[in-house]
Amino acid sequence: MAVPNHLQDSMLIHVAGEINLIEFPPKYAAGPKEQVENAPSCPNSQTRIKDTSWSRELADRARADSLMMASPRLHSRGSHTKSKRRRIITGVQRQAANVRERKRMFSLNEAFDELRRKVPTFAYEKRLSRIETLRLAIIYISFMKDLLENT
DNA sequence: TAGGCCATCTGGTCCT
DNA sequence: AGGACCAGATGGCCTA
Repeated sequence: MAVPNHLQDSMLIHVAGEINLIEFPPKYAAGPKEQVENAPSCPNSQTRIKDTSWSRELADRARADSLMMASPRLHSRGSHTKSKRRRIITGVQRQAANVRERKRMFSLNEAFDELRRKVPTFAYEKRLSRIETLRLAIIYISFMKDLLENT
């Protein structure tokens, strides 16, 4: 559904005002170009990996082992459920699960990126966080709904 | 330096 | 049985 430009502008101000994103910190006065360049370019996890996950895994597993007994969640969750079956998982299976989880999170982030593109923002606004994106989308949808009903 | 955001790992649970 | 999903924990990066 195409929205006329003049409507987009007023809508943007309306929506931004509602979500309180229209407060411009002084740093944003620098100009769109600089802000775009300074903005995190890609939320994609793969670009942020510094150390290999496999090297971290060993350290993390050791840490997890030591923390296992201290974690309240690991005790509370599942302790009252019917299933007591504990899955024995090999190192290879754990790695495969990690890879699947990374892929899952990657596709989740792709969806967030797509949603970011659909939601109106000022060009020089810093990149929306995931929670901001969701909240803005909610407001945007209800705004469009109102618009539709009142025209 | 604290707080926000995010990526990643991990184990539990749900679902096929 | 195994993949998907979820949520807690952790650590890194960035900004005010």
